[in-house]
Amino acid sequence: MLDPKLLRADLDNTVRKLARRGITVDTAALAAIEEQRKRVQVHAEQLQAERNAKSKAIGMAKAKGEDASKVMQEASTIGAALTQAQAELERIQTALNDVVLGIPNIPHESVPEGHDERGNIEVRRWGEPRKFDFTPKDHVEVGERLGLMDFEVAAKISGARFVVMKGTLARLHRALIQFMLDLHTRDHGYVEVYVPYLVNSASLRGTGQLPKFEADLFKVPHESIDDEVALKALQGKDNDSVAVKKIDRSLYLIPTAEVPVTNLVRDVIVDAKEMPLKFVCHTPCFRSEAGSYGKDTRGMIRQHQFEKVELVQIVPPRDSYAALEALTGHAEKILQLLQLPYRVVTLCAGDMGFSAAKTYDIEVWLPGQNRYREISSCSNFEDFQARRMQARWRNPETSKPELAHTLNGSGLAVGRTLVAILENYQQQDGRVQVPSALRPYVGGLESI
RNA sequence: GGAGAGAUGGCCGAGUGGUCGAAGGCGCACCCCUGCUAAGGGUGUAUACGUCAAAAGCGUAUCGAGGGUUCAAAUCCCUCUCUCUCCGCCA
Repeated sequence: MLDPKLLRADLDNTVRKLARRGITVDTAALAAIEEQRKRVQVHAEQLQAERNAKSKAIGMAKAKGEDASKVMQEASTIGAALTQAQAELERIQTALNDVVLGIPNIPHESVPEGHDERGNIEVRRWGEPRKFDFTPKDHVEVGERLGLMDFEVAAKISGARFVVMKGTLARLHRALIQFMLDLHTRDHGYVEVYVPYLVNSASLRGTGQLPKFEADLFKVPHESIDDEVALKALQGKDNDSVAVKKIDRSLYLIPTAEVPVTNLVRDVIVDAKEMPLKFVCHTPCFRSEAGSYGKDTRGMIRQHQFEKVELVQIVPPRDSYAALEALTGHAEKILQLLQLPYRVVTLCAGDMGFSAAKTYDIEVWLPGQNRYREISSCSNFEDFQARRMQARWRNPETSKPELAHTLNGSGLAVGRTLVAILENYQQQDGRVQVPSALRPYVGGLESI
């Protein structure tokens, strides 16, 4: 969420910066509703102040044993106007809030111009794509030839965009997770966390997936009151004051560990001494992939369910861009140790995610596709998520709570890392070499 | 699943309708005293929002959440959530 002050005091400038993302904001409408809000809020608060003053006077009069009936009479006349003003204010604020929650983050100045991925800028490459003396196969062929990867049985069990892996391949997949977690905890100073895979809507609002991107999520319906309880409540004493309605307690499968992990600090004021907070977390991720029909339908690149090791940092604002560089480096280190060629690109303004102020994508070389494919996305959200979730820290310089900055990045997407290994380490005989860094995690196995 | 008890400021804890944003304590900050530790004394110590160019000031809201009663709710009523204890069940 953007600072509402920017939309009030610096609207034109803010809208200009947002235009870089290719979005337009109806400034006239926004300014109009904001003007309305101001008028109604001032009015409502005046009425409240008036009522409070009279109530206080009644209290004082009664304490002294004086007759307060006249003031009580006056006070009671305020009620109706106040109720009306408050209702109007609430309506306006809801409308305003809906607009503001739908506005993406402002791109950082260093973010390049561009409307889509063609505007992204490569910042560095690492490693040389291997020269094959045979035509390299894609990971589907490699995996199926080994008899260890099965999309058909997954489709029978669940449907499209799922996979079943077996034997040494399943083990290699698991080994990657251990390898990544070990590196980030041992060498990069992250604290491992285990978190829920089902989260509530408040958490998703905090990181920015809701309200705008519900279609991308798997929702698990859940209501809190059953008919029996509701009936009992209705038969209770104060029938007229009972407001029984089913409360939607639906949960969502996490699309990334970013959601539960970043929300660890929702409504928290972090002690400056504990900063920066650095968490690493392995979870499965679930994405509906609505709107990606026909895209990456083959193989493990785009699945409804995949494993990911996620890096999350909560830092003081002035450190966040240095932290983004460091975090990106931590993700790159995995690929370097696995000897997988990759490149890093800065996403242009039009290609960035909703909540991000700046994003680096790491793209790994896939011989089967003869191109680089995203394997990690590392972003600085500045205070955009922090404002939504009220994640703060106490700034020692001001001793006041201030919004923290949040960052995250994949370190790495496990399924795609496995894909990269299968494609880059394949042999002509169909076997796949195990990268030496991984061998300790698979009992010394050299190939599968 | 059944029975019960709770939820108040950074922490502990008082407060059952009215000058309560909330006593007291702890902690923290600053000051005083004290020849440097300990002890003692004083002062201060929530957050958000609005108004304002900004600050000050003023106003509004917040005692788990939502709703209700009332001129007035931390306090009364209803619903929900969460925590704890006991029983049952369970990986």
